Amino acid sequence: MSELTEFQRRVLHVVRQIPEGRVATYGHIAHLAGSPRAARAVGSTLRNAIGAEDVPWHRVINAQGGISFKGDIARAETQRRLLQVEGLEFRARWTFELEVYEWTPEEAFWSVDWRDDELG
DNA sequence: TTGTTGACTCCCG
DNA sequence: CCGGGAGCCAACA
Repeated sequence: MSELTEFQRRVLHVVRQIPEGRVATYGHIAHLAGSPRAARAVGSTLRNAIGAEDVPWHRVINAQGGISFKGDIARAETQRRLLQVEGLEFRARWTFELEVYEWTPEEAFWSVDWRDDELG
């Protein structure tokens, strides 16, 4: 059994709330976990979380709207496949329209998409 | 225990 | 638009 830090527990808690077919950036997760500058640590936390069934690690991507990987292309391929299965359409091999799929917990407070009416 | 590295991001030149 | 550096928190040697 491994010990998790407060930060890591918060990260996993937030990630578990990302809905299917939606994504959130490392930076956003870090922010929600209480350490806005710790985007990097979010990555290492998720790395250790691969395999944990209740943690949708693949729904966390970089600020440019793409899949991050250094060397481990196998993991990246898996992540891309999982996202595609959830309905996400890529515009390039590793990138997609972040504005279309990005999720923010704030929206959970709204049962409908109010933005269309708002802008008229 | 200390130093380095990493699924990152933001800020400057 | 691109490259460098700082900031953050863990993992690892």
